[in-house]
Amino acid sequence: MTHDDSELVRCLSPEVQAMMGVYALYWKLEESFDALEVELSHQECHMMVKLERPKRMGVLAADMLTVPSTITSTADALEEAGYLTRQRDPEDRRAWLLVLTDKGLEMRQVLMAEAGDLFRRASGLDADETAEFARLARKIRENIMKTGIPEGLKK
Amino acid sequence: MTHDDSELVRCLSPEVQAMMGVYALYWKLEESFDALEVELSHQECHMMVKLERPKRMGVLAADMLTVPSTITSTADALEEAGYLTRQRDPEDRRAWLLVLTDKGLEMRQVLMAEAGDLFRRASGLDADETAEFARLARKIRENIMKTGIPEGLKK
DNA sequence: GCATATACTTCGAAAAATGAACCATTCAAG
DNA sequence: CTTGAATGGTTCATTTTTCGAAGTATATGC
Repeated sequence: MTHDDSELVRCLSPEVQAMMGVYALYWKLEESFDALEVELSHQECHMMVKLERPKRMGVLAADMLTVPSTITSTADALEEAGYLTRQRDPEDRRAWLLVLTDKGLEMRQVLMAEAGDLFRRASGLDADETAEFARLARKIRENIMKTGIPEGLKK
Repeated sequence: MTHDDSELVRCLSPEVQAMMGVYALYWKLEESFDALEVELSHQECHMMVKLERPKRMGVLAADMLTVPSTITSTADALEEAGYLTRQRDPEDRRAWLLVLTDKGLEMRQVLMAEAGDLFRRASGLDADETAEFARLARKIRENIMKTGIPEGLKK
């Protein structure tokens, strides 16, 4: 990383600067998950993270930008490993809800904790800055969750 | 996303809150790239983004958390499509530098612009908040770039 | 020089993602 | 009700992507 580069970045729009930071952080997180010697595949990690609460497989497919058959096999693996169970959705007996087991919740905790640690290690922000970044990040996330998944946008 | 959820998030450490926002934004970006009808594969998009300047393939492998042979084939595809060229690194004639062509720079611009637009659409932040988020994101990215790349792979 | 290490490539094997056909359940219309 | 179309998930064969071991060329240390 040269001086040039950070000068260059400064010329971009704030929105692009923001996304570049997000991009860098996310890749660090991936690296961190990889290093974490855990028997979860990439996709399985993502599913664990996305399962902040029980979700239908179809919803998860939209969340994870993939197709139902991929969700089936990822869920199979996580169920096999004891991280989640399938429960019929009482509202629609065709659908399954994927529900984390205790073991699954625990693993999710590990992943979240790792994400937090990573932020501390990688960001270089002090406590005040971290709090401010967190506030904005929370706001952004709420906005994304609210505006949600554009149905039918699936490829 | 219900009220419950945002309450729950508020209980987590600022660092975890921060990473959750980053995670949400990044996945929106991926979705956005997928929707962008462009003949680039996932991996090819990432390589374009990471090529903010010419880089050795080995460095790129570290950046992209993959092995050299994968970089070779992704680079082959992008070279084939006219987005980049290989140039011998004058400092070490074993190594190649991947250099974006004009067409490549243009495509990278498109991707960056899309990232910026996405931030505008998805974040729900006003101009001041965006500026503040951008400032912190820039700081974080600089820190990651500085401390980031392990080993002597920097170049 | 010679041995060893590094940077990338090749290519066959393994893993992951996809899509079409399929089963079960729901929904809507008659 | 009954029937036909739609939806949620699964299966499995195919395609795509990734990996890793062996190979080529250049560099480095002794």
